[in-house]
Amino acid sequence: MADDDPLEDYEERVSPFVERFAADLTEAGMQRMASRVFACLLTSDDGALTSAELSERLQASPAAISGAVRYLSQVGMVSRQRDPGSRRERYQLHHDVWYTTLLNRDQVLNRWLVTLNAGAEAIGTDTPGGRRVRESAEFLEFMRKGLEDLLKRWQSRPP
Amino acid sequence: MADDDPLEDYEERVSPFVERFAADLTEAGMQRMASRVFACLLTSDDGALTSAELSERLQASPAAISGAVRYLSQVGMVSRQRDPGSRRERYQLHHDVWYTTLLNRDQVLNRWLVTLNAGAEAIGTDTPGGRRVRESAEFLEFMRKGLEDLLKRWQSRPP
DNA sequence: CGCTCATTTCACAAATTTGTGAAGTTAAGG
DNA sequence: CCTTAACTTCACAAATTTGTGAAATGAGCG
Repeated sequence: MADDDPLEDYEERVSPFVERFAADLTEAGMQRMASRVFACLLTSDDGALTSAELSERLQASPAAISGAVRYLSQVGMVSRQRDPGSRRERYQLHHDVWYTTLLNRDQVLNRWLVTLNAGAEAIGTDTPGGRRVRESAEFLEFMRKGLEDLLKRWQSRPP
Repeated sequence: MADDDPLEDYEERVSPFVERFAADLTEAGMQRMASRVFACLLTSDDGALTSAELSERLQASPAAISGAVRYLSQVGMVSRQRDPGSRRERYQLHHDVWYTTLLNRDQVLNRWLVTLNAGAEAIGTDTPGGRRVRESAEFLEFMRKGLEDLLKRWQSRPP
């Protein structure tokens, strides 16, 4: 039998998932509150909630929500919208959050590649260490390109 | 003109790369000292150094090195070897560090998938939130599989 | 033009992470 | 066995991160 009270329903069925998935994300390096906010948005009807709603569901202060959203906004996972004629803000998951997030991953890889290639140069590829650094760059470039292709393939996948 | 003193050479040419790449890794979520140790090993002749060598190059205490190596060993990036007849231990980068590290990444993705699929079930795919969670899992499964294929392709690449 | 409410910023306390020196452990070498 | 070198563990101090309440900001509404 389904539960009719939305908040109670959240606590019983949704919250366990939110907290567990947030833990997964945190373990992988994301800030704790940002992980919780992201996971919570993921489970919402429109992929969007107000600060007050997040605050209630996550039992966290508005300040904490604000900080988390600022971070998620900076890394392009969430956009802030204003219901016209309201002073409430809605924090909306980017439509293709996962897709765009992995695109960002690609950029991170690119920074690594710059560092590695410059490093190989500085150390000198006439040394074993320099060569290992160069080979690392080659492997990561292979993966970066592959990731890029994968993302393209996802975009043009049959519906 | 090349520098003949190994340590001086390290400080001038190698250390800047080690510190910068370690910073890249740390930013991506790896422990700071573990990042430094990993980057340092990457630049070494054999991909292996003793605790004393790491300690000197990184200007860190043996205790810090020990902790970092324990972590790197746990996540399978470094193996500890014993030169027979010596009481020194060598911390050796796994031959295909990058490859195996990305394989681990695959495992992380798998954990996420378990969480997401269980979550979709619990929330109910008759709700928008549940569906969004399910779709997240589908996307990540696509990427996981693609990553797996990519790694296979790397292994069987022409030399 | 204020008034008011939603959000942000700030200062701070709590919790966590990080690295160190010192003591402890283990194993090679006499 | 006993010494000693090499690493690990432990207890703690420093630094960083995290989240809170309270004050400040600013956008809509009258």
